[in-house]
This record gives sequence, C-alpha cells and structure tokens, in this order.
Amino acid sequence: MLELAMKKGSAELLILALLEQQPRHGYELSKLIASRSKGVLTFHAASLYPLLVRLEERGLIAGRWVEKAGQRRRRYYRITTEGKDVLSSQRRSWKEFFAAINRVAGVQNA
Amino acid sequence: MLELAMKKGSAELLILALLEQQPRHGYELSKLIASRSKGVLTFHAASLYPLLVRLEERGLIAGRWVEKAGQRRRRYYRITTEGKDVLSSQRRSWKEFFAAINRVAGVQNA
DNA sequence: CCATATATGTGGCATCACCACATATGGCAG
DNA sequence: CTGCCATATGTGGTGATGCCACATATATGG
Repeated sequence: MLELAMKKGSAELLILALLEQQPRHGYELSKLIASRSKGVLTFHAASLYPLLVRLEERGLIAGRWVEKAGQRRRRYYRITTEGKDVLSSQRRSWKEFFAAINRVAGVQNA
Repeated sequence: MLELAMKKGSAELLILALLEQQPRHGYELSKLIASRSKGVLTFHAASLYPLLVRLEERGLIAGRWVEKAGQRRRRYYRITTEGKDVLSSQRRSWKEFFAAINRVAGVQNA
C-alpha cells in the first residue's frame, strides 16, 4: 500500500474526475477508485463522506437523495460547472506536479 | 502554486533523491528543489529542517556539521544504505501512484 | 438467524506543510 | 557605518486531510 502522505489531496481530483463522467453516490465512488486503480488507491468511508460534504459546500458538486424500494437511500452527486473548471485546473496542476517530481527525483526513469 | 495537499509526502522523496547524487545541506536542498522544479515545488525552512531531523532519526540520512571561515555553520547530510533502499522503494511507489491517478482521473491526456 | 455486502456518517487522532518568529554571519548599497 | 538582503538553521502553534473505531440501517444468502 502507498504511504499515507502521498495520497493527500488526490481524493478531490479523483472524485471530480469520476463525477465528470456521470453522477454517482459515495459508496460507488470508493469502489470505483479502488477497482480502477487496481487496488493502489483506497479511500475509506471516513475520508470520503466528509470530503463529499466539503466539495458540496464549495459548490463543486451537487447531491440529491435517491430512494428506491429494495435499496438503502443513496446520495447521488453530479459535478457543477464550477466543479468542471476546478477539475480542469487541477488536472493541469497535477500534470505539472508529476513533471516537477520527475525532473527533481527521476521517478520516471528509475 | 500547487495546492498544499498534493505536495504532502513528496519532500521525503525529493530530499533522498538529491542526496543520492552527493551530500548537501538543508538550505542548498531547498534552493535545488525550487530551481530544478522551475519554481513548481518550494519547500519552506519550517518544513524542511524538521523533516531532515526525522529522516536522520530514521537512519535514512546522516548529518555532520561543517564549519568554514567566512561561512555560517552548515549541516551536510549524506544518504545511508538504508536510505538508498527506501528511495528505491519510494520511486516505485510514486510511479505506481502516478499510474493509478492517470488511470482513474485521466491526468496524462487531459 | 446470523454474517456479509451495501450505504452513510461521526469523534478523535496522526501526519505534515505552513506562517510567524528567532538567531546568527557575510556582503553590498546608500 | 548602517541598514538590508542572502545565507543558514531552527521552534511553536495552526490548518488540512486521511485514518481507525464505532454507529446506524437494509437486502441477500447460507
């Protein structure tokens, strides 16, 4: 498993990117992050739900409760226009970050 | 400037990588990280010096004071054998982390 | 009937980068 | 010669964020 520290701040990017494709609920997001990263990234419920609340407070995502028979209630989130802007900006920042790390520490050709 | 959160944990990798090349002192490390990353990464004194102490306590680097006339005292650090092992392992982890982020969030082709 | 997966959430803790500040020396401009 | 900047190392307290343990509630399968 990866070190705790290096994961900090990545959850926000991952959530926004997954919600860009379609609205999803919290549990689905945690499973998707784990499966698509092949188990490398795993964000726990205690990290994820408070983060979703913060993202909604900041207006980057919008949630609504969906109740269906034979299912526990789910809160589906969709990305907002502002969220898309932030995602686009974060993708650039992460790319820049990766490039900088590679330049200094030679991760790519290690 | 990059977001605070995404930098967390990267300082350790950067320091070990720079010390792999040759022994250096704290101030030099902070300047090197800033210049080689073209200003994208900037670790402040208040982050760097405590981290150097922690790395030395963990046996990954070893420091010694060097006093020269016409210079303030400097503490030069060299990477230890154990530090090289950890660096190698961290390079792998970061590479894995980058790949995972790219798979989930599509940073590479954004 | 009980364990597991689904589904959301809280309280307290650890980690780690930051700001503000402290200390000390050399060199340069005014 | 005085003030300011770069060099050089360090501390105390704060904020952000992920984690563990725990709590709650429903559907499904053995």
